[in-house]
Amino acid sequence: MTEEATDVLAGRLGYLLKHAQQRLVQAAAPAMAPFGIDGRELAVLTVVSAGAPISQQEAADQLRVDRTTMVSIVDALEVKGLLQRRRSAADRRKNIIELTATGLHCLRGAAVARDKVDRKFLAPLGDELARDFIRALQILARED
Amino acid sequence: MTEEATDVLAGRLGYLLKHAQQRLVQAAAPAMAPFGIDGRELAVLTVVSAGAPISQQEAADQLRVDRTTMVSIVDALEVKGLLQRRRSAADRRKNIIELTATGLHCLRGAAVARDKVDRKFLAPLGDELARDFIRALQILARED
DNA sequence: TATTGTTATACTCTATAACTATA
DNA sequence: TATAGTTATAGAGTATAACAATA
Repeated sequence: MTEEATDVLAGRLGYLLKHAQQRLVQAAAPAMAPFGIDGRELAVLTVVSAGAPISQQEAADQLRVDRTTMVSIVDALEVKGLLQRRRSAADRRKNIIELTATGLHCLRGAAVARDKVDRKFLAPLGDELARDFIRALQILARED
Repeated sequence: MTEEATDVLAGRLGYLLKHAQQRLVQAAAPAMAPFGIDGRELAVLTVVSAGAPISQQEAADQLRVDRTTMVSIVDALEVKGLLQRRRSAADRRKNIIELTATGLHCLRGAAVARDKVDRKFLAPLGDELARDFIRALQILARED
């Protein structure tokens, strides 16, 4: 690539954000592979384990994915034995989703692997710029 | 969303990066619409206008998209009359892609609109953090 | 009537394989 | 043999619409 063109692109926020995200996805995939899950599935395991029991819909809202997408993800996690559906006694329309023992074990391992990927990804920034970057992302990813 | 869950997610780099990118795409779409192009097409017009004449392949390399994807984008831009294909005299396998007068006009308008979107998107960060954010992205988006 | 989960469907983006013409 | 462009095709990822069960 010419330097001229690189400069043009370097100034484009959309290009930078898209490709930074793609690079992280590519770095994360091989780290997740040994655990048999991908980043999206790890995110679901994470929110399921975070606090009080939640339904598929609540998990979907938290991760900002469509509820039909959540059906697919939960299907996959249930097939792998990492997660269970259970009808809510309080509201029988809802599926409460819960980690299995295997799922908890998987989550713990995968979370460690993922943290390592994140740190390695951010390493070129140095500590201070990495902190600024995360802080900026937290502001920018927030719904208005 | 519970604060508990928000905290869990706030620490996840992948979640933040993905959703920040999605928010920018959503903000950019309506700004590009009056010009009849999307962000990906603007990127192609930008690299085509940047310096020396380039081929489809070179444009694809610079934008890190597949050459088959570039065919579709160039098709669309040519149909809209914003861009022209021309066989390279030096290497008749190559299509040199060039802006039309309409394409140049479109690029200028869309680039201004896009810059406005970018600035508005980054505004919540303040000047200093926004500069740090761009600097971090330039490091992270770089191929190793 | 509204909500939750589900299915079927479609659309976008992207990538792979195979073809052609050129080198 | 290798490269540039093209086409056909397929795979993610996501979203919309319609339905059943439940509130």
